[in-house]
Amino acid sequence: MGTKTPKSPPSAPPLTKDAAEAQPSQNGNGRRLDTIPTTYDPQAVEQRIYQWWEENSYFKPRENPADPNRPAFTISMPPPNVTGALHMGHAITDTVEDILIRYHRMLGDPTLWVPGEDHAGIAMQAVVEKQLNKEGLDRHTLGREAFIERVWQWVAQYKHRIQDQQRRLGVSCDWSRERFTLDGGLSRAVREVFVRLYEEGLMYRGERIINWCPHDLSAISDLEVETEDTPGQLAYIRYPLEEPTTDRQYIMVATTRPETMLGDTAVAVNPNDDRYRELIGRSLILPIMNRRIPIIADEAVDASFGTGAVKVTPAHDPVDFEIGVRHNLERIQVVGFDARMTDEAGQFAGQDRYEARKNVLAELERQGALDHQEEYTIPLGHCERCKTVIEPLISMQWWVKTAPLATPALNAVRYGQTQIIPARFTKTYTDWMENIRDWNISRQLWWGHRIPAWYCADCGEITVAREDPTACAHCGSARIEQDPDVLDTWFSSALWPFSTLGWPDDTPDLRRFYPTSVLETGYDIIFFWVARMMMMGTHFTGVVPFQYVYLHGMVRDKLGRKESKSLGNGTDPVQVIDELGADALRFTLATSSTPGNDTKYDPQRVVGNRNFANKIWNASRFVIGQTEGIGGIPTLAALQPRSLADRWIVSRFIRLTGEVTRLLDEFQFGEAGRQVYDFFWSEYCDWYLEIAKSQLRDEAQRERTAHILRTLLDGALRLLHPFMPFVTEEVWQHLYADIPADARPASALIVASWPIAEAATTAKLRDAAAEDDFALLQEIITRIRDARKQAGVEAGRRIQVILAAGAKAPMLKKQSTLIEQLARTEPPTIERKLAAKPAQAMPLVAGSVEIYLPLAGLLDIAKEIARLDSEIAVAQQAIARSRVKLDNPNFVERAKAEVVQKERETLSAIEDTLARLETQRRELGG
RNA sequence: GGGUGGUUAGCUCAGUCGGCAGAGCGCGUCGUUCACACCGACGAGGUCACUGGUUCAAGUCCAGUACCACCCACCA
Repeated sequence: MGTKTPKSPPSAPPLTKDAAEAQPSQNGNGRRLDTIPTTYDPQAVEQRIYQWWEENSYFKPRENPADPNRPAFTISMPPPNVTGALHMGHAITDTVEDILIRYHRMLGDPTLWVPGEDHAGIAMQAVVEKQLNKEGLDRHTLGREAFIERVWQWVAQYKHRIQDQQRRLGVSCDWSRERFTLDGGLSRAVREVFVRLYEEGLMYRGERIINWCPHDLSAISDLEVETEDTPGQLAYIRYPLEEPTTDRQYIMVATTRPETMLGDTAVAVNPNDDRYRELIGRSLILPIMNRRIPIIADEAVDASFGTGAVKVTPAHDPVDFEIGVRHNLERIQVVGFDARMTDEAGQFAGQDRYEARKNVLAELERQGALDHQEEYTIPLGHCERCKTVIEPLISMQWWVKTAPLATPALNAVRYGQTQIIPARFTKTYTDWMENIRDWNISRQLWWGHRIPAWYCADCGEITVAREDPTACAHCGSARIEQDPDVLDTWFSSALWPFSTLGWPDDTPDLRRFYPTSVLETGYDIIFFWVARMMMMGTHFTGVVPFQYVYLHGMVRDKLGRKESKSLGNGTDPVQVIDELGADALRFTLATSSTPGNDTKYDPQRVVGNRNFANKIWNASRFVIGQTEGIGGIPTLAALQPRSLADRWIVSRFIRLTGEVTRLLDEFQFGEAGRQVYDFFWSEYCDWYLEIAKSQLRDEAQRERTAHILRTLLDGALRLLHPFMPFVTEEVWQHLYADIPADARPASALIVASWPIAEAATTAKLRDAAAEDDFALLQEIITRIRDARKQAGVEAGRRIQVILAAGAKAPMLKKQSTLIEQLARTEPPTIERKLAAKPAQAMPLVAGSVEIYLPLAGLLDIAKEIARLDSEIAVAQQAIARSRVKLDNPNFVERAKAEVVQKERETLSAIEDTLARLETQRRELGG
């Protein structure tokens, strides 16, 4: 296998303590097994191994001397919030990314995984404010600077918590390149981007209706609003005409927010609505306020909905705001930023918005203007963070003009420069991009990147600059003041793939590792993050920021609910790791779902995978113990499989390696993991290891068998390493403990080579015949075991067995000791054809092989007849099905030749089986 | 209103070129043997949600229905 050593010599491999101290015995009978614990203890291994990896700089990218121009493999880690603790969402993210990283590292790619954290604007500020409240303080008494200082203290304190948790999971990222969205370098990138967007006219300041969170006291973007259908009332209100006629005294409008009617400045109807056409241009008297408001015509009104007339409140509704712009309507703000009514609300001033709603309705009722109310489901916007009902308000904010940025980002995906996996999310992405709306990036907070815009008190102009200005760029006045707001936390996240590599400077890292290879994250942040990185990346670097976007699903609880603090249904990954080990958790997360699909977290599965880690441990313990003294771990190509079992297992491993490699390249982690699991447990352990026991006892086979055991263990550890890094590394170090350091293919499994290159050059070891023959042998053994059980043969008793094996007789004769051993029989009698059928024998059929178990005394003839009859029936059905196909000329003509051929073979095999069953049946009489 | 995903064994889920349905857990029975009881052996258990279509052949492709999730959307 490939040879690679780290630049600096690694420290001593971290063997399990007892084992490291144990001396290999001189007689070559193996390491004293009693010195290695019989149960794998992740707690004793994981943290020590992780530290060892880190000390030896294995997580840093390493150039491949043989291939200096080899493309790098890079992932930018989605930066978790510093406020947060690790949850299952992080755990699946970290696991999938670490699998990719470890796989590519083993492939020999220069591999970089950039970690970091997000400053998490609102979330972080809220945490610290809450803390201040406990101390009887608030941020305003502290002041801006002191408050920010305070937040930095928290950051320093909590940053390491999440990192330590990630270490527990085994993430092999390059901590020396760790970044924080608010650190110096990244802030410079943010500033650069802001200024350039402003200079390019892609950034503007403007008054719009924004989503205001009255709890967090900030604007939030559309994406941060969660709409939820809420039961409520729709109030129908009559607005009297200023000059009523006999047939029309009023126009009726409907609203779900009656308190906003105090700010109405018009009523709008569709220009083509015959019912109202004549009223357009006339005036209404707004009830309560007694304000004269016009009836206007606007296309935005749907004549077929409700009364066809809409009250227009430009200050409190986005649609109304647009109508107001078109018709030059006054904007009267009646609800304030604290969700209380303003002075404009007259008698309701100072009331909470919901209190005012009640009171307005009562007043309308009193005045006879309230026609009626009906039950109505209202799509209500809530702040995604604090769940407060959003109040649409007018505010002056900074906006990014997104359409020009979206086009290249859209095309990049359309034309495949960036590929989204699974592909169905491409539509989600493109639909959003095609209908993108401008992005409100200012937040009325203190914690974050302060907006680099200064307003001049003299000329009123705005100065936007890379360096803090001392004077207005327009008039030179020194009376300038910086915008108090900060940027949306996603603004800096949008720059993550390149800002972390040193942009805007042209750094070696940026050249070597950008664009990145895979962006891996949950599908829930396609818009928040992925789309925005695509826009910023393509715009500022001229290339797509990543080649692939791989999206994983959400981890849900057993009932399929999203994890949430209020439900208390979250599982702490660190606790699971403490209990069952990181490998078990990782393997579970990697194999519990398919790409892009949600997964229900089932603790039972983690237990099962903990058991798998233990299985690896014990099988390895056995192999190492049994083969020590034989020494050496040959390459795959140097193996000399001889016995059927040898040829079978080697062939299977080579095929497995190809499959697993293909699956990982296709991002099919679950299937890849399951395949190695099945190979290791069901084939390597359950069959080959058992057979190897006897081969090892045979001096003639001992060395060859030991080599196969060791080489395939090595290979399986390599294939498993990306999934279960800890147990595999620990075992691998044990496996190589008796090999001098300079004779090892690598100093550690984490930097050992992926076995694919070797598997590719060992085609000669692919052995389909061995796989077929071994399958037959397995079937024979299983049939005998089953029959013993059915007949109630004691477990320890050896029974006789006679096989009529036809063409397979010579092959099976060579395997007779395996049958003896694994099916617990006397040395079997194996003939091509039997001269006479054994009397008083239980008859069985495995493929084309007849099996007879002379079990005089234990035989229940009636039961055997019933069993044979049922097997005959099954065979006949199968034959009938097969004949229907083969008798169908369409099938024979149209199906692929190989399928037809296979069907013919199947038919003849079943017919063969049937014939044997029928013979056996006749012999039993009845 | 538009879109996406799911529906396969008691439970949780695989099934990637259409070619006779798989795993883990759970369940039942048995455990001679010097890796592992966090184990081994054997077994039971399925109308692949429903309807129609394409095809020689459908869990798999197409259309529709039902139910369950989720995403997007300025109908007052």
